[in-house]
Amino acid sequence: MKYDFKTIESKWQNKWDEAGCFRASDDHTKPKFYGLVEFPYPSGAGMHVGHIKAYSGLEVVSRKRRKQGYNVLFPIGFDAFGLPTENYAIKTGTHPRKVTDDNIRNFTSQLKKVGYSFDWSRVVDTTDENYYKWTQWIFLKMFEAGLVFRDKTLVNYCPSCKVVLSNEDSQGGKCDICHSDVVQKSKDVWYLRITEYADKLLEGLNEVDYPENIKLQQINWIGKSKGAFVNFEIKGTGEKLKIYTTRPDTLFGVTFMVMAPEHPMLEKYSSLIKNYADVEAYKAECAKKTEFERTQLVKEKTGVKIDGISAVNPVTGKEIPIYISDYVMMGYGTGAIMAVPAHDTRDWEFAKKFGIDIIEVIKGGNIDEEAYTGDGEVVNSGFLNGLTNKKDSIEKMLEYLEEKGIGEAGVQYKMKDWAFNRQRYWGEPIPLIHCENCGIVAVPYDELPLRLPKVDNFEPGSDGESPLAKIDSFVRCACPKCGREARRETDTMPQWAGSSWYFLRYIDPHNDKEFASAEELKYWLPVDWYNGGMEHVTRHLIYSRFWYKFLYDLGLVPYSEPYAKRSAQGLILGPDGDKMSKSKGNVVNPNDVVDEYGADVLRTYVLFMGDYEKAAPWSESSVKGCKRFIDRVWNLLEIVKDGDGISPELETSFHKTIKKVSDDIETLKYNTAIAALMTLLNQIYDKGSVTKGELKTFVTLLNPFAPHVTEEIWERLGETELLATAPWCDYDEAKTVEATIEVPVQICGKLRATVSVPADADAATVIACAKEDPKIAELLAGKTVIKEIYVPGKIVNIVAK
RNA sequence: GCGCUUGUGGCGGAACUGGCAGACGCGCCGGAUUUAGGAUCCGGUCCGUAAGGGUGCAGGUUCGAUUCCUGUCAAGCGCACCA
Repeated sequence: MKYDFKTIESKWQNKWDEAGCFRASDDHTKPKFYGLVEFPYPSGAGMHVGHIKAYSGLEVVSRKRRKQGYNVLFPIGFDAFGLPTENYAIKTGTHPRKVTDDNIRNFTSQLKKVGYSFDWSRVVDTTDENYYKWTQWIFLKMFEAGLVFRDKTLVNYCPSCKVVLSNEDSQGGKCDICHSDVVQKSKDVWYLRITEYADKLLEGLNEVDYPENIKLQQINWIGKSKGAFVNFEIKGTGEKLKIYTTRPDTLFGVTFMVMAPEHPMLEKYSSLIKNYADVEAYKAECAKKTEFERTQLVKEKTGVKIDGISAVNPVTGKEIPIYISDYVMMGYGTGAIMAVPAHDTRDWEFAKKFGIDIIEVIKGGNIDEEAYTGDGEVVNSGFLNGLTNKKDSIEKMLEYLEEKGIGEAGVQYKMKDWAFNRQRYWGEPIPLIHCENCGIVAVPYDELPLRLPKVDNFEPGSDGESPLAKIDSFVRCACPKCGREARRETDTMPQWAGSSWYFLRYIDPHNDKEFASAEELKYWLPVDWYNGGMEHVTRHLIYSRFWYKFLYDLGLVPYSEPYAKRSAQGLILGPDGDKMSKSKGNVVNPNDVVDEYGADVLRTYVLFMGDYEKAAPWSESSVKGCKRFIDRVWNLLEIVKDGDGISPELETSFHKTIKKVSDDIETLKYNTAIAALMTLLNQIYDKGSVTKGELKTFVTLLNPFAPHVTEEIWERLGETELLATAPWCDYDEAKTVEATIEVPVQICGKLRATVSVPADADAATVIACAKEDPKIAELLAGKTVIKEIYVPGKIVNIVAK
């Protein structure tokens, strides 16, 4: 009887739905498990096989946990604000609300067809006003706490999407949404002061179970460095130019200084600068360059020497020139540096080009050839001379600087504050009001949600203004403080806002008094296991930790870190080994796979295809292999016999497999768990029959991977309760080892024979047994045995000459 | 340039704290069944006729190395003039 997956899969999906067996329970006496997957952006293209891999991993864990008696929260939702929807809406003239609703409906039906055990009663949609009400609420809390500020600065701006982008969204000088070149633009921008949490975000990493590479990526992204701030006197003005350096030990080697072209001191002393026209021209040139061009010009240093003002090296007292150059960024440190050409590659290149002195202060390299950045003995440095340890000389210099009042120790971060606004329609309105009288005023909490007005025209303005600015009824309002006429902020929040706290809403999704109740939060938090993509490590994962830590500081959430454990799945590549993309035409649609082979096959395949954390190409014929496996499991019904127990010849195999599958699911080794089940299946077929007891154990183990076929077999074996909620299998450690084992025998490290011995035999017995083997005896004849090694249960090695 | 990761059959990948390299699956070869194809089932499949040789390459430690150490090459990902 052929396995009719279409009928059977939808049958069980309906039964699970009716039974409500995947709803998290309110029973707080049970141990809990909160498994979280990154909720999808409901795009028009529908689901991607990458989603399937991402969700199938924790799906297996969640199904296993339920069987182990945990109260499981395994939720799903939709991160639905964002540009792709809005762009599609503009193109087709459909309202983004409708586009979003259609896409969510489509995603929901696709997810249900795969048979995931999500708790569908807790779905969260970030564009739902009952959700974004709380996004705005948390934002206002941040505003109250002084974490929201407005600044006119150079920002990353995408001329094509007409939006300001955060640093995280413009990596590599490309817009993350449309991939066109990002330009620098001067604009009023709302920022969230994430840098205030830099240290907390760093320290928190010690408390969590994340893979090392994810921790490292976050550490590098935050980019904390220790160094010193040093004040250089500007000759004849009494003004100090403050710089940041990580190498105060090289201060005696400073032969010039460099300011960023945007440095404010230039304007301040414009009257003293004789070549101010040149300076202005250089500034204009830099402003025109895109981020991309700036990185392309790494090889060739450019700059202008400032004629008219100079600085004094505070330790040597020598007068040194000041330059401006775009290799110094206004956004890092103080926007000015002390240049030590002998020991910094960039300074060296600059000095060579402009003919500036290069003074060696650390021995060990050839500074005529290149900058020496290694360690060595300090020379030409007064009181530091002779020191050989970098740490010592830095310490000594810092003491000196502090004593003389020239400088002090300090830290810097690469991470920048989070540019938090978009000039677009499809996002959460920022609940702030501009009042001429009172300044920036928060929308009162009881007026939340501040709803997106319903409009017909949501195209962005050509001048980079939000579409909301055109809607008079939205913009004009009364100031909540003084009552006079005021204007609403018309920018919306960036896409990352809603996803920064969604995992908290799942805990208590229908609460209309709070974002979630303290009691529920205390029970369910932290998220026990969070799986998602590597691409979110420096964005969503940092942003959401930041929001969470802020709420923790307000006492609104119970533990200092949101995610106890994080894992990341590897990409699924196209069959050609390239990254899947529409333009390459190598995209596999999960829907087609479900239609052709069934959901169980799709789920099994994405977990079997390779190491879960590594990228692997899609292979249609391997999918067929999984199809064969599922069919062979189904066909066990044809050789099933009465009997509750496990037959003696398969007892060890079953116990081994239960142990292996149980362990492998916990360590993301889904591929070897499935392989172990395939091996056991082959052994059952070798035996020729299967008892009901054996088959029940087998389908229990396979159930988290292939829930439909196993549920159907379970029912046909006469079970009346759902397999989904039936208990997991136990194993007996003692029964996982064979009574007799095959021990390989080596002579001088080369395998020569294997012998059968009782598993508990001692070394002497096993070695004696090995020597009795005819082949071993023959090879040892006439030789002297030097050493005999027996590793219990593993190997015998005889060293002979 | 810096950081991280990975190099194992024709392919995806296994191999516990150093202990039989290639589990499991795909593909391929042979056979059975079939009018034929497909599907299914059975057997074989690292290379070499063999001795032997094999985990990117060259060394080292060890009775024994895919695993540890040193050097080197290659690929992927991330960051990138971060002072």
